[in-house]
Amino acid sequence: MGKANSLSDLARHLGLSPATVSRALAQHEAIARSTRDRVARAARELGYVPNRAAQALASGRSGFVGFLLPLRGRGLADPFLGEFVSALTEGFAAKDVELLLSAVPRDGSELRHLEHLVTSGRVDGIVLSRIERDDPRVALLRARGVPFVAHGRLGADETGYSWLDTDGRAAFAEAFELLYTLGHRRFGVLSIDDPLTFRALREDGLRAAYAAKADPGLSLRHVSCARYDADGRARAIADLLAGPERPTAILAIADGLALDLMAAAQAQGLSIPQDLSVIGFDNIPSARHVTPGLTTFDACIADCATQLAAMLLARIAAPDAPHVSRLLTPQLVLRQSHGPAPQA
Amino acid sequence: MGKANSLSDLARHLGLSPATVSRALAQHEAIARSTRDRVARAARELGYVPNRAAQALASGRSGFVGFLLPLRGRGLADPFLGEFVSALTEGFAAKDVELLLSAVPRDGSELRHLEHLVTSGRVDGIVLSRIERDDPRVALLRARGVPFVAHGRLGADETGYSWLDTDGRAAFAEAFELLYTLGHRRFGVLSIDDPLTFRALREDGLRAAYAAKADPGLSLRHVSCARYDADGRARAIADLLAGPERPTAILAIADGLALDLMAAAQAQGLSIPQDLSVIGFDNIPSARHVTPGLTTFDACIADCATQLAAMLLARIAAPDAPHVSRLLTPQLVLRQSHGPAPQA
DNA sequence: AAGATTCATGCAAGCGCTTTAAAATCGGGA
DNA sequence: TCCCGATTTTAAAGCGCTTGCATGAATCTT
Repeated sequence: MGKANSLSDLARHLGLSPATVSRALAQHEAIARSTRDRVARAARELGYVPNRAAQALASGRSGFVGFLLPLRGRGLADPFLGEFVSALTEGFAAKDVELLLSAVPRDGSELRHLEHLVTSGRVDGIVLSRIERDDPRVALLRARGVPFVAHGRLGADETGYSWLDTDGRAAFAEAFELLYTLGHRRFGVLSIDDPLTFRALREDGLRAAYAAKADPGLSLRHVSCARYDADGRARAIADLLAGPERPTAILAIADGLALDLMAAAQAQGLSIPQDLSVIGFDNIPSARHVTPGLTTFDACIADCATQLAAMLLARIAAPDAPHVSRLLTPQLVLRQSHGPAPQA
Repeated sequence: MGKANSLSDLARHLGLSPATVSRALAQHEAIARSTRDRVARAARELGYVPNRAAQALASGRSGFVGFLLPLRGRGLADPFLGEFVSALTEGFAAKDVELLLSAVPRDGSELRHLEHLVTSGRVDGIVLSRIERDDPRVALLRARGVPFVAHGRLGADETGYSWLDTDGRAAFAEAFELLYTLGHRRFGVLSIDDPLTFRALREDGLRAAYAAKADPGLSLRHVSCARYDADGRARAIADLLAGPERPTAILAIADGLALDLMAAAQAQGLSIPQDLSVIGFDNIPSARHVTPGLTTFDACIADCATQLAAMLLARIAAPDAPHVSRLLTPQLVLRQSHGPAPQA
């Protein structure tokens, strides 16, 4: 059993032309089924594996899909990155497409890097995450006609591109309702300064539910901090917990903040949930391990990634098909960090 | 300002031949510096970006490096995967190399997949992680002459390939010493069944330190469980904690196990560290968040990944250079899960 | 001033595949 | 028997780049 290192080796071995072999391997209808089988068997026996670069050059499709790594705020890595890229990769694997991870160079612009990535032909499509308000990356890819899917949405504009998001608005409204029902009236939000849309949507959900009560006894204290600034975060948390009029129920925009908040509250002698209820968002592993367990929404990252992969594959296959968008409802995971409002 | 979509466009624009332009862009010494600059400027102005597939086909180098995603034990994702691939990607980015994530198809063999990956020319090198005893992937890549680096080592064979590992042997010896000094005499190890070498090395370290004491008052209870079997794990932990002669100090092969162990111990009324000391390995984020905080070794995954990236780039650049190996000493992170042995 | 050396650039042949358009083959009705 | 349409296969032209070798210009020897 020899080795076939190229299509023409294989073709010669079979007494066929390279053209036929190429089509046979690609399961073209035009090639007789019997020939297709014969070619497939020979390829297997001779250990023939097509050269991806040659395929890409000739066909114009690279067989890769790109994902831009979020620029790391040095140290604070996204706790879900592993799960996300894992699920993405698996989602693409079925169609023999691979995920290309690309990091924006230290000093470079993310937008330029993205443009470079697509014009170099390295990828057939892009997965975009951490979408900001009016994200320029979306605009770029749209203008260039590059297939892409967004994990999150633009805020203002929800059509003309394919996106998938978890419904943070509904989630925060739900959390508010739960706490309101438990008797809480003094609320707090712990948020971040980023222009990321998920932040605004979650805050919106809370505010809308809050406003809908039209309850004069309600109050809402809102603080936010820069995402990667430990000091700023500590200050924000201190502000949130300061004074006798401090909130009895706090929603944190993300679990990381919620955990820091819990630690700070406990350090200043508050018990959770007796004195303070806390609800987060994401359900990171630590949420289960802290004491008390953090009540939070499950972001089901792996599901999102799997669906995003399928959506992108569909777009690549049919770039002119209408755009799809999906809104997933995150499930509230009830643990021990929330409870009835303390008696005044 | 027109657009140059191919090398020959650019060459025509400059009044040079494609060959010269190609060499100029690659900073060949043979091309006059002035020409190189002129070409570089024109490329920038015309927005020229080389086609990666064409480069790969012509040069035989793809500009990609592969990483096989660990087969997911459905649900239990590697908590460090995100950090690891992030740091790898960044490490490669400097040399304009990108990381290709590849998942073994559900029903396929990992080895065949790896072979396919390298013979398809998609990657110039491979990063291997979770090395097993006599890992066949190492043998395959060695035989094929594909540049690769291993995160971990084979156990028996530590030469003839490039690896980087954290010294689990030394770490577990150190942990033993610490606990011995604190008065502990009844020890336990909570381990896994995998043939992964890091497991054996850590156990070795403990056993060697244990044996070196030659202390007849010492005892060691060893239990292990399948990696992804929740029931088996619970049973193993129950065994470890059973009876009045149960260990007063337990080393867990990984933090995930340590956390489960702590929860189980606390559930059965033991206090940590008063009744039981626990030390883990990895320093996952949750280790900081549990109560009491878990004393553990920091695996400094990001550092490992950065160094692995550099090592692999070096191997690709000089495939015949001698192999390098690095043994990093993990730092013990002292938290509250260990303490003096309880008075008998 | 002619040959020997550098230095800078160009020619042309591929890399291994896909794909358009055209050719060969075949069965069967007239 | 011959021709037609349907079916199956092939020839050949790239895809956009790299690179070994050759060439021409410029500099240096003696």
